[in-house]
Amino acid sequence: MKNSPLYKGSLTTIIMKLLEENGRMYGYEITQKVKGITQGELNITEGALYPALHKLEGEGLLEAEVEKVDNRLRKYYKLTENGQKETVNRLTELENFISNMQALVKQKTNPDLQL
Amino acid sequence: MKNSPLYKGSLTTIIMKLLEENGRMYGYEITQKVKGITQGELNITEGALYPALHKLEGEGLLEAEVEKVDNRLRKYYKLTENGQKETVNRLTELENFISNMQALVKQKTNPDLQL
DNA sequence: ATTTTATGCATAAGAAAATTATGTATTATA
DNA sequence: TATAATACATAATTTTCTTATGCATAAAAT
Repeated sequence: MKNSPLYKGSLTTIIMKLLEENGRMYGYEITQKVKGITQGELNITEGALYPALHKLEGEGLLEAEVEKVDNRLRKYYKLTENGQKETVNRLTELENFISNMQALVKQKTNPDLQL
Repeated sequence: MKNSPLYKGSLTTIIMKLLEENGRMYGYEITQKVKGITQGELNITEGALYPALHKLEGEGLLEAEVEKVDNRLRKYYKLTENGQKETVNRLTELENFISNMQALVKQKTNPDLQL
């Protein structure tokens, strides 16, 4: 799964889902959470994460506030009201996508096929 | 699901899986098959499909032969030996990806959360 | 009779969303 | 004292789409 091109497109939905669950999180925390949930298999790179967060903020789906913890800056994000509504839509779409992918993949191979 | 950006990256795996199942298929047939399996929800565009097929052929994972059926050209593709091996890998990776996505999405929302 | 839809392939321009490589800074660990 | 972990950010490049266009034949609809 490392370096997998497969999750392209689903990153923003993952971010929003995690924020829905946890209320507010900062970027680094999100990467660690994803790593934890997927047992280290899915690693969000910073080059993907931060632009995604900025874009969601720009779209008014997230809002941010900076805090200093242990002399280190953290930028906490949470869903806006609009972001909460949109999270529902995106999760539905993602679940739909997953079930479509499963439908495409689940079919058993044909061992009698002459290739 | 129409115009969903979510399946980015998984198209080649879908193609290879369908070829593994069906032995050989031509491009248009693949688009129809995907549409059928997903009840019209996932529509592979030609601009995505043909470059993907050409790339897989260039990588030696597919081989093609042209046939004329009903006075129309069809370009049939099938997996090479290498392609068959690689299909196993990619399907494993895709299934792994799907279960990771489910792990990320399945978590119940927290209704007691103060946002 | 003619236009639209379906079948069938292909490519080019542009957009979206990643990867990879940097850069800065602090703290903890080896 | 160097490396790893924590924490943010951006730029260059690549990958992979969408959208638009082009060509051609056959079937269906107007």
